[in-house]
Amino acid sequence: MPNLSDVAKRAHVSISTVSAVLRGKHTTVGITELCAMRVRQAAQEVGYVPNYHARSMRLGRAHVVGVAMQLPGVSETGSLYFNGICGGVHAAIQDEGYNLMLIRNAGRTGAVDRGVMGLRQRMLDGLIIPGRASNLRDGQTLAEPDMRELLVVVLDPPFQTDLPSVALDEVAGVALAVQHLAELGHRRVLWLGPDQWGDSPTTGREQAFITAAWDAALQGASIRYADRRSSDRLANAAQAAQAALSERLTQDPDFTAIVGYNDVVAIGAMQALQQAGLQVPQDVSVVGFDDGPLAQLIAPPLTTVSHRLSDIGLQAGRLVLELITDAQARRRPRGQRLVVSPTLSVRHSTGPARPR
Amino acid sequence: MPNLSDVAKRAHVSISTVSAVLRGKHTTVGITELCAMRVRQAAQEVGYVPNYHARSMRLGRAHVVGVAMQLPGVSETGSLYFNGICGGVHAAIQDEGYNLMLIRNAGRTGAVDRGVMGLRQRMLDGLIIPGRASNLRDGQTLAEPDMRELLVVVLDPPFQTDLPSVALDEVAGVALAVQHLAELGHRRVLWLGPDQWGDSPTTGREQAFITAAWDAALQGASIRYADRRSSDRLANAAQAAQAALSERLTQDPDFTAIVGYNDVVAIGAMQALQQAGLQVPQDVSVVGFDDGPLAQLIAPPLTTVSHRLSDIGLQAGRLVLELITDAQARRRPRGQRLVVSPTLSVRHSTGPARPR
DNA sequence: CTGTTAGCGCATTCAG
DNA sequence: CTGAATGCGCTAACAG
Repeated sequence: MPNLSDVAKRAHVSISTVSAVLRGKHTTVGITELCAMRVRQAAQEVGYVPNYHARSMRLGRAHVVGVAMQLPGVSETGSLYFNGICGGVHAAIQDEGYNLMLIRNAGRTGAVDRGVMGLRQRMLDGLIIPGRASNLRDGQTLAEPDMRELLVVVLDPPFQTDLPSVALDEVAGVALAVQHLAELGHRRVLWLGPDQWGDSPTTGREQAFITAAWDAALQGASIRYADRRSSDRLANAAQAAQAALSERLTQDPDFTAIVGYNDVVAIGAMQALQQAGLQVPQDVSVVGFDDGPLAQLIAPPLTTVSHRLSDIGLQAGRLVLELITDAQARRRPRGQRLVVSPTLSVRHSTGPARPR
Repeated sequence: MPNLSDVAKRAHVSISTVSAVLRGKHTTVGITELCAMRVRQAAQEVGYVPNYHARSMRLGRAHVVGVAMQLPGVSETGSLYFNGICGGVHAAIQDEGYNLMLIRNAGRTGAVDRGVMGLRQRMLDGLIIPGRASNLRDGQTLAEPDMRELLVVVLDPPFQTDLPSVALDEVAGVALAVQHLAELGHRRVLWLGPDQWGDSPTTGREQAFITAAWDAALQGASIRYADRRSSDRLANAAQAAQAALSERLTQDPDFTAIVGYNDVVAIGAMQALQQAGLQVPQDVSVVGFDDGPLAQLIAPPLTTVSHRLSDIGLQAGRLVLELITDAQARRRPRGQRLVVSPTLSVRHSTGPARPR
């Protein structure tokens, strides 16, 4: 592999001249255009490519951002989630010449810890941690003192944190769904979701739903099913939801609409309704949450809150870049939080409330 | 950030001693265990972490493998595909201390070209290219002379190549499906798939199907629909397949089983059949290809050929590692090809052929 | 058994 | 306007 000195020899100039020309600094320093041409020519001829490591060492910058992903086995929900996030992050950093490293859990070492290790080694300039997906409780290293020096951004942090973060406005998303149903004349709505996530007694999403329903003067109830990490396999989650709702449907339904914790739950709900001989959306409207690929594929196509994962990733990527380049930004108040607003994808699983 | 010299000072030894101890070479060189302890202690105290770039420069190894992914927009099929692949690759390389870099297309530069760039810069030790997903035709750089020096492994190459590759045994997969149907007594089978992929007049998968059917003494026909990259959105692909089959179903069906190009196509087929009043699997059996998350979720659960993406990734990762570490392996006959055997996930979309 | 020395390839300062 | 000199942090060969 040719280096600067090879190019210099071939162009009959010194190494620093080559460096200056190739970095485009020749105008500032004042190098003959003729000479610059010769240098470029020579570089071309020997097939010169700058050595990444030497460059990074000198510049003190890796030009790499890591995304930590804790995937227990072959997760299906995870695939979609991470690809959305990574797409956004990449879109944000590619133009600045940054690259994306995937940090996964390996053996007993969690993805977060591995990411922090990468940061310490200076292999990474910044690290993005999806709060929900990467098991933060395993991230021992996050608590260590020198963390203040390290650049970490958390996505959808499931708890209070000092770290800068980007989150989906879950409250706004749920409100969108509730408002949509209210406008369609629904008065009694059902929540269908897992009983807990992590250690909160109920999901934040459900809390948001209840509040939104309350504010819209809707009545209703919640069906909560046990979610022992089963949500990892889509089919299991759908079945859990379906079973939970089916049980309820042995009585007459006292609601005209259902909001599901996510798309998969909503699909399970639709299956339960159909089994009970109820039509969607004529008898009962169903709203999902996530706007994954399933939403469009299912019959009828699902009305669902769009997560805009790639927007979250994009914001996170931009934030990391800003924090890397702008030393000042680092000193800003801890715990700065960016919020991304969701949208509602209205499709055919919702319709006017059936008059009772 | 502390460096070797800081540790050396604190331990009152020389830099090379510290290096030797920390690399575990102290026994070979012959360093007092007492001294080694002191060094480790000192390293701990100052919070020493080796600098990745300096190390890599010296060692001439990046300890990073790239995976090129060409994703047009937000691809849904791609998500599953790449996560499967990346999971396998990561599993193969993590134990050897290698990391995984995601190389996406950026602007007008394809993922493959960016990956090759990374290789040249020595940012990457090896590159894995999913042949089908990353638009190899855009990979101009792959043809350049110095490519022989660069370490590239192609997954499922859609054409003949000199590059080492790992591929799913598509022929075996299709044969599995055909054999399964033959055993169930089916005599007339239908192929449903896109009309072309890249520039071959029909997909290799279809060719394999026809041959397998021929060998099993089955009769049948092919329905080919136009696939203008529409397969990128699952819903579109499903609809194209559904439409194509529905048209055929205006006549009486002259088959008792359908094999779809992939799961999504199979799902489209099931929808078309159901609309035509045909039951799956009582009237017609349906087999898919991919074993994606949809296969289990749909009703009835789909019998499908399991791609084992993560196995492909695993093999590819191992191959890359072998090629990196074993210089000899590099000189092996060009175009070495590893093959991964698929399996058939038998579920409920297939049953005995309806007697006619 | 330990310390000194010599680069790896690059960017930059400072003389010429 | 150009080139020689310096050091980033690390490893490995070689003296001491």
